[in-house]
Amino acid sequence: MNIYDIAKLAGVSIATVSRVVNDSPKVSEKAKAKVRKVMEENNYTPNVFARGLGLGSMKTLGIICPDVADTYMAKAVSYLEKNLQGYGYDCILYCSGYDAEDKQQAVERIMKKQIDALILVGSDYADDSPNYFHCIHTVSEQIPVFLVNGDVEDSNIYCVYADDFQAVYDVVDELLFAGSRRILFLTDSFSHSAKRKLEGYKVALRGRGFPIDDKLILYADKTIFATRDTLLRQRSLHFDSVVAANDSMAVGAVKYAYARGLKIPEEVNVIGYNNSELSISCEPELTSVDTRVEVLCKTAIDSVMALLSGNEIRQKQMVKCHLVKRGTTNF
Amino acid sequence: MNIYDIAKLAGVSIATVSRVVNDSPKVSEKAKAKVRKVMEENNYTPNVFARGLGLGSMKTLGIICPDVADTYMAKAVSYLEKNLQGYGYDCILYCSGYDAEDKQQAVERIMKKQIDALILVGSDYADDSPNYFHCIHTVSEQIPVFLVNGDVEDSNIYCVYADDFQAVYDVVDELLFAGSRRILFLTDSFSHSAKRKLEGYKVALRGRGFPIDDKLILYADKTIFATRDTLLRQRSLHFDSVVAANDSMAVGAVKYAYARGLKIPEEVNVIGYNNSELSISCEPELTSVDTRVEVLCKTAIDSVMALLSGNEIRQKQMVKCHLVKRGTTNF
DNA sequence: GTATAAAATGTAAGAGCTTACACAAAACAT
DNA sequence: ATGTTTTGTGTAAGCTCTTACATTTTATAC
Repeated sequence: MNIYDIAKLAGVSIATVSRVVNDSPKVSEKAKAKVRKVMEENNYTPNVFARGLGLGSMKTLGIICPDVADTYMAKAVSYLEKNLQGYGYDCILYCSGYDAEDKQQAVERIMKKQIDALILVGSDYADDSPNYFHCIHTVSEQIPVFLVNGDVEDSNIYCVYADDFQAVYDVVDELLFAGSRRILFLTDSFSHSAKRKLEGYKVALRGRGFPIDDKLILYADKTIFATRDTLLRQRSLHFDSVVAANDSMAVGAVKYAYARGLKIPEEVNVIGYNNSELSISCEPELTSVDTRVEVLCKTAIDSVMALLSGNEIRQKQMVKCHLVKRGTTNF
Repeated sequence: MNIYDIAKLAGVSIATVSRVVNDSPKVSEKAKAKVRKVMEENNYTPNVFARGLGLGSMKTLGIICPDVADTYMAKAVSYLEKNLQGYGYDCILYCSGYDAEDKQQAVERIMKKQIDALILVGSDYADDSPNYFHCIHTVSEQIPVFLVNGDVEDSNIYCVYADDFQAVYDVVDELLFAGSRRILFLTDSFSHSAKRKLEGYKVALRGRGFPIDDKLILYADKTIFATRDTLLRQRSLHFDSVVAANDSMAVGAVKYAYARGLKIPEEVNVIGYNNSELSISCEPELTSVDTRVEVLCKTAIDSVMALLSGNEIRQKQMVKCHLVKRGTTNF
């Protein structure tokens, strides 16, 4: 069942059928109705490939994220997909893994799909290879490229990210104000976002005239147990607060406190990041920074749609975070 | 840059170029090398639409899941996507929502994309509309339809699911053996999988000659707090074990125990389901049923690939679960 | 060196749509 | 009633590939 069949059955030309399909204004109501009826009756769906060929686009966006199994990215992908539907766009999803080389491969592969725009979720560039960067840049000359919670210095690649600097700054400042003196900063990566957080940490300390102790900046694997164990191994490390770059690591810190018999929040404050379900599952419940994924994603969608309509947008956009206070802090 | 340009540059016909692209055996090594070189140099990528038109397929699968933000589905989608890559298939992802009508719409929309097969993740049919069922059935006459952790009575629709019956049966039996007498079954849905679990619960009780108390079968919303609050509201309900249909609800039960001052596992045993990150984040850590999503997904992939190659497979497949014992139980 | 088979290549006809352009019909002005 | 717009419709070319079939080239047998 193709456009010719419909045309024949409706007694019109294929051009008219095509116009009806594309909702062109220059078709008489009569013809429109007739064609629609025939299409309905025969359950006709225009072939996407042929349409794509003719139109040069299939209304499809590419989404690449390192791992949808990660709660944060899953949330983002979910939001993006659901809301892109409203604009008539579909999403091809690739899970690239975290490796720069794999990310690059994913980009190259997805580009063969004639997508209209590319959205990179949680892809940071700080630690990525120049090759990868070059690859993305090349893509950005063909279609809009947008980073959700990423950051690049490239006038052609657009991004939105959480104001991690301010979020951590505020938290650390508040901790200091509340009397905390040895604040541990816990992270798993060297991404732009991690750097922003670390910067917030440092500036807040300096702001109140406290020195920065490098031993209090700790890297570990991003799992609850790995974090706990890393902390347990730091025999001589003392701290009265933990600011983690994500909730898993924060829960790891909570587990550490259990293991050491430290009271939370009396002896240790713990602050998580992302405000995921983890933050309410542990005990006490985690105080956590909410990066407002929905706002990030909404910004992304609006921006990409703007770009696709040929409008200009700001290259970088930032979204304020929001601290959700719960039981692991006493301020 | 299209196939004609490449053909001209390589000094061959478009047919030869096409054959090289499709790795046809009937091209001389010499020609193959020449064409490949030209393609490389010019960074040529065949147009998917045109290929799709010619081949009638673009090596794309559709994946529909109610919500990728759900850890369980996210895990599944992640696994599916990553492993499908190896077969040269890409995935179009739709997040349908849980409503039967929305699911149906998602199916109808995704079917316009000329996908080669449809994978439904976590879509159960027990509570779904006949309309939806009919819709899926129609689709299954055109392309393979496969349910991951779903179940249907339709010889044309294939599925794989966890052996929830046995898993719950075993757990309940073990609890009874360990002396538990009032086991609460906690679920949020009436899905096939929920029914299988409930059946396991009932059969295990009967198996040891205990009566089934309907008050001990409780429905609540699938969030930690909703579950906790629902339990708190059941003033006169007594139980010494909780078997939950997912980890969120199990954590809700743990929170309930905190609120009531009940010791876990001394006064209440709690068993979760899915063995998600939640199960290790709470305290004590949850004993939880692992449904082995990777095995489910691997089965799905193998099956769909078999179907796409025209092979026959069993309509239903089942995967054994695995109980991970942790701190919330004392057996 | 010819006949025959096998391998490589090319030609041309689709695949199903969009759309510029040409043309016809209807609407409007005079 | 005639000429001029406006509106609706159709024709045909084009989008980029695949592939059956025809043709040429090369290899193999005798």
